[in-house]
Order: sequence, then C-alpha cells, then structure tokens
Amino acid sequence: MKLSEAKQQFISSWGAFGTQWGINRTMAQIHALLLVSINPLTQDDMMEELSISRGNVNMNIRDLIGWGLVDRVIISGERKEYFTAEKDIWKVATQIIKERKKRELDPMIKLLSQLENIDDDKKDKEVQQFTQVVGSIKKLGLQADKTLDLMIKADENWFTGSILKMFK
Amino acid sequence: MKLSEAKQQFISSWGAFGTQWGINRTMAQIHALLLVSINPLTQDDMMEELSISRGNVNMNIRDLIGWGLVDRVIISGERKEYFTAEKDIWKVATQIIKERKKRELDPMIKLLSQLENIDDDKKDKEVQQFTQVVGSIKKLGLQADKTLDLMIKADENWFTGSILKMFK
DNA sequence: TTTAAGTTTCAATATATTTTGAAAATTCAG
DNA sequence: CTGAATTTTCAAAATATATTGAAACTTAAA
Repeated sequence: MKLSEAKQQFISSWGAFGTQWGINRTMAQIHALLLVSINPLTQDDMMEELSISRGNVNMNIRDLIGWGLVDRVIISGERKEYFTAEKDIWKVATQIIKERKKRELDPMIKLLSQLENIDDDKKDKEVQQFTQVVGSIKKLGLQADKTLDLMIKADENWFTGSILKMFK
Repeated sequence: MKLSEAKQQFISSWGAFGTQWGINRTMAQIHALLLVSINPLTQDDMMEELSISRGNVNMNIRDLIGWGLVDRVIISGERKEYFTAEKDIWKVATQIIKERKKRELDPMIKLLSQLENIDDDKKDKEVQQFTQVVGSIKKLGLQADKTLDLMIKADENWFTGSILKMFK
C-alpha cells in the first residue's frame, strides 16, 4: 500500500472509529492528520487536507487543545499559528483517560451518591433493589476511578505488559 | 429523595451518560428502567414508563438483547413477552467490554495491521513517522485487548480491588 | 382454519449534531 | 494609528441519527 493511500485510510477510519465513541468525526480526523504529520500544520493546511471549512477546523482544533491532545506552536518569522499533536501514544491514551474521567466518570459517581439516599421505607423491595443497583454501579465506578488513577500515574509499563504478565 | 423521583433521575441521567459513549439515549434508558425493576416488563410497560413509541421500544430491546444485556422471559399463562435485565453489575460490565471489544477494538487492530505495510521507501521520514504511529497504536490496542480478556475471564476480584491493591 | 393479540418492520418525520461561510474581532507589521 | 492578515464566532444550512406509527407479519387461542 502507498503511503498517501494509507494516510487517507488511517484518517478516515480514525474518524469513523471516533464517532463510535462519542467523538466528533472531524475532531478525530484532525487529530489523526496531526499524528501522522512530521511538521506542525496551519488551519489552512487542515482545511485543504480534509476538505473542510475554516470554522470547522478552528472549533475542533480548540476542542483538541482543550483535551490536551494538540498544542499551538509558534514558528518565528511566521504570522500564522501552527498546530502539532503529541506523538507518544501512551501519553495520548493517558490524557484521554484523564479527561474522560474528569468529564464523565467523576460527575456520574457524584450523581449516584445522591441517588443512594432514598427517604422511603427501607424495607420496601423496590427501594432495596434500587439502592442495590445504584450502590453497585457506584462501587464499580469508584474502583474504575482508582484503577485509572493508577494507570495515569504509572509509567508505560503498566500497559505494555510487564506488570500484567504476572496474572497470566 | 423519593424513590420515584430518584428512579426518574437515574433513568434520564443514564440516558444522557450513554449518549456520551456513543450509545443511543433510549437504549440506555430502557436498560436503566429494567435494572431498577424487580419484575420483568412488557413492551407496553416501557412505552408507558418512558413515553416512547412501540417501534422504538421494540428496536432498542432487540439491540439490548443483541448486546446480551437483556433477556426475554416467558411467563406461563401470559401471551405477552416480558423482558428483564441482568442485575449483577460486574456481569453487565464484562458483557459490555466483551461486545465493544469484538465490535470495535478487534476490527481496529485488523485495520492498523493492514496499514503497517507501506510499499514506499522505508528511509523516508514521512513513512517512518506513519509506521511508528500506526505501529504504536496497534501495540496499545493489542495490549488493551489482552488486558480486557484477562478482566473478562477473571472473577469480580479483578475489579473490586484485591488484586490491584498490590500496586498502590 | 379463523381471528384477534402481539410483534416487527420501515418509510416518513422529527430531532440532534455537525458544518459552513461570512461578518466581527483580534493581531501585528509598517 | 492604519489596514491587511489571521483567527474567532455563530446563525443558517446541511447532514446524521433517532423516533413514530401504521401496515405487514407472526403466533396461538378458540
């Protein structure tokens, strides 16, 4: 397969993959494009490469910066802004985990904690069932939270296998 | 908080939470409703509780069955079909992991493997960068695959903490 | 069989999300 | 300052996704 063909394929598949995970297709594609670009790109480069509008690039780039996956780069002598993506995939993964945890898992646990306190008769089967389900989801959430914190703090070995080999 | 209020809140929040993860809101709500229902429900029950159409319930229930999260229940003497959800959250989580792995992770790894073989000059910086990125994502994917397999096979202790405590 | 209850399908419709593009705002060289 | 280059915003349009509801289909009791 030719490089140009493979790049296209990677970018478009990464976009499709992203949508399955609640990530906007264009954002995923911009990220993919920056991942495989050696040099930082301008917004115009991305408009051109992905055939999308200026506004679209601008909004999604800002989102990606908000996710900590893309950085602005100043190139001296250049008026335009350039953008680059972190290339270390382990860092990318931990950054995504960190953000999703903060944005989604933490609020979910907070909500479940509130729902655990039911005023009605604790003897009621319905009440018991509800608090059991909510409580166990919360417990799972808390454990996931701890585990992910460990992963974030740990070095790459956590995932590349040396630790987990112990359980095989 | 009253049970009825908490139930409503749980169902609607679960739906909102699901959409962030690429799961259709109604599907997540139906699942939530079944999780907190002691007795199996009919499609009519769900239409009523969630104020949604018959077709919508039917399609999403079928999806949930496809995900292995909901089962049809036959109640003798009754003509209608009833539905119930697995209440053990650990089982629910492993089932979701198993399915997403099969539907998304495995195809992704397959794709990345294809993209690793670039015909162009291996000395080219662009080619090196591309194969490096694709290769490292694939490596991460393979490791995630292994880890998730371990989780799926392991008993609940994997997540409830006794194993992971070793790393603190 | 017949037929009524129950289930499934899917084209049409509604809703939600993404994208565009041009105007407004900002930045900076001269 | 001034104004051209660049970035940002956001209402309108386009696209994608979810929902409806009625017709078609299936099932099983009479």
